[in-house]
Amino acid sequence: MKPETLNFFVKVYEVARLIPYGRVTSYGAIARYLGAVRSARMVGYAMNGSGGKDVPAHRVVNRKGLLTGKHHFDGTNLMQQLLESEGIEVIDNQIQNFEKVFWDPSEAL
DNA sequence: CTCTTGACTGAGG
DNA sequence: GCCTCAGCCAAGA
Repeated sequence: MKPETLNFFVKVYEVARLIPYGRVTSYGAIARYLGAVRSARMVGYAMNGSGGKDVPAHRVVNRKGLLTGKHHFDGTNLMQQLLESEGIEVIDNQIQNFEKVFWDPSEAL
């Protein structure tokens, strides 16, 4: 694995930790913020190794606000419960009022 | 080395 | 708004 790749993974974790309570963002938004627009999938892949770390992976969803990565959590509805406990309404794997809870890393600068 | 598999996205119909 | 297709790129078989 190349050093740049490791650096990329680390950055993904750092950005994920910056997500405010009760807010969410998308894989693409993080990728764009890191200058890797074409590597949104790698962001998701990186989250795959976020277990055991202080990374709120449940706050990262795809661009539609869909909880596509819920299967990577322990239970089938753990991710949804975590989001709801933060005041985010989730119905059938779909975040409600997605535009309102969406947090763009680029805007946080 | 080649082929498959995705926690993705944007464009086109 | 939904569906399909095509880029994308790292990891594993």
